[in-house]
Amino acid sequence: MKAHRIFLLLKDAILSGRMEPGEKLPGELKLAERHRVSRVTVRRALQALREAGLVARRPGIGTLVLEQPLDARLTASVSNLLPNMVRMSEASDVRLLEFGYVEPTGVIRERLGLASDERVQRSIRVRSMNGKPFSHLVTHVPARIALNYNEADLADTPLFVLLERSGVRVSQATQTISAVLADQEVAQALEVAVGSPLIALTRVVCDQDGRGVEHLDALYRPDRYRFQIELNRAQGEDGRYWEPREEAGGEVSKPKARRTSKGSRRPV
Amino acid sequence: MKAHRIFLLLKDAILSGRMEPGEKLPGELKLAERHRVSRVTVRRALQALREAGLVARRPGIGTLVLEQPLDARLTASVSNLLPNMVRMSEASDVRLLEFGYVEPTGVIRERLGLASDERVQRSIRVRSMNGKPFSHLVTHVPARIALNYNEADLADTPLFVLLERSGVRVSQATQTISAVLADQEVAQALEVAVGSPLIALTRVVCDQDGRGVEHLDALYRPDRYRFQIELNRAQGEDGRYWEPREEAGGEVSKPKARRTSKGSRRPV
DNA sequence: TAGAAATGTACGATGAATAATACATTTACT
DNA sequence: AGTAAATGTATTATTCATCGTACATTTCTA
Repeated sequence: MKAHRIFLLLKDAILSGRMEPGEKLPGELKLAERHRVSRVTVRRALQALREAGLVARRPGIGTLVLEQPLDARLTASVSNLLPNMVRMSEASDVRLLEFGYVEPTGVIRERLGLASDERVQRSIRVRSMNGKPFSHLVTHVPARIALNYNEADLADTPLFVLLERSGVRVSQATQTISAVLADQEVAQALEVAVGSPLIALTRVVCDQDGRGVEHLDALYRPDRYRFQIELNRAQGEDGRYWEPREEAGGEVSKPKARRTSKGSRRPV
Repeated sequence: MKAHRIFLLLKDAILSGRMEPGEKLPGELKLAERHRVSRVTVRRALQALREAGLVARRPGIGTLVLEQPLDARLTASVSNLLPNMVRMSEASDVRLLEFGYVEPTGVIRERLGLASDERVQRSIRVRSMNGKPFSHLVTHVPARIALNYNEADLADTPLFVLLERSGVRVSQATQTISAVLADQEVAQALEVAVGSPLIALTRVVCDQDGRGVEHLDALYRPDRYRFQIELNRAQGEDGRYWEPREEAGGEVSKPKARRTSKGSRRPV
């Protein structure tokens, strides 16, 4: 399916903002040459783009990138995390896909620092905004801690808050951000095509004593969610450090009409 | 190419660590059913995985995920950015793909706050470690600033440092992290398959007066690079904030033998 | 008004990927 | 020893994507 492959690439280029609305795509012949396929194949991809509402095609003119209705886009700041999460949970709703107690895999056990016989609560949630899913969350919490709240709580309240209530003294967290492809399961939950790019975030939270209390594997739709980090130059040391800017973080907002995103590499 | 699609998904699942070494994949029939293809097609995908050295297949047993030689993996901390970058540039080398002065696109102009007639220097670089490329960098710098260094400097020195030398008083930066698919051009530069997932980072750096001095569009191979954020609970306010942990950031190191990555959703 | 550069439309040939089926082989477990 | 569950091997049919080609239509521009 070369056509589909090209469709995905162009779609990604448009949704990520590398191509601006109003911009003209290269002609069918140029695209065919560049991707080393026939014109028919390129046309298939472009027709799919048109059906997806991403471009308009006009004879004699070319193929134009359309202004996107622009899904309400959430932005997460990495500093002042918790207020952000609380606000987020107010503005969105959660669907619980899975809930149960299981034996942790080796990786989870290692990261949480669990004893070899300890069990964990595993839950899978999908978070949506206005009925549009944007994140897929897999959490593992040591059983002893998870006993302090129930299934219904998870649908209401951020896990962070639940842990607080359970008397856990959260003190330290490590987050890792990466990128992965959507497998069939996740693709369905997030309403994207299999093979779409997703932002992957892994978070391990520890309490005062350094024992793991939460392990999160989160996947985000990049067209509906992104991570933003605002940095100020710190004057300490030799001035070579940066620190997160406080007042700027924690926004949960729709950007205005104009897309502000990635921009500006050559049209594909 | 359904087979290739399945290959990519499984490869991503393995390299991202969602499947642990030693773990058994579902049988050919299960996979065929799950992806709604014939067994022959699943076998094609699995054979490709074997040829890529990702799995071992044994009759009567099944398909096992192999321990990966694990490319030297770099980790970037988002706090204390600059020391990190300096260390990075010492440990890696840069290839300059493109260099020139161009008229900026609307997005770039807007983000850097440029006058409508101002030109920018545009450069494309690929950064490698031990000959293995891991990042693709597109930078835009206002022409008036870029005149203070030359093409050769770019291959040696982090752009940050060059700006410093040019007398620019950097004071503020905004970073946005997302995920995109590799298009043909980038895929070639980073030596990945077209359609592979990449971490996308956009950074806009401003000087004291709030004028833009650097616009960066970076793409990273997630198997060789990732972003790590270490957070400590801050006690100020109502204790609802987090702050980056200082001493932990800026590592540029090979992890030990064991893969520490994303882990633990169900085998695909 | 002619020409260039786009997209739109159509058709047939080709071929590679896929599916369906059957059977052999290895391994683990009861 | 027998059975179940894997992978390995083989064959055939068929579908569907792709290619190459030709020509029509729209639009902008010189």
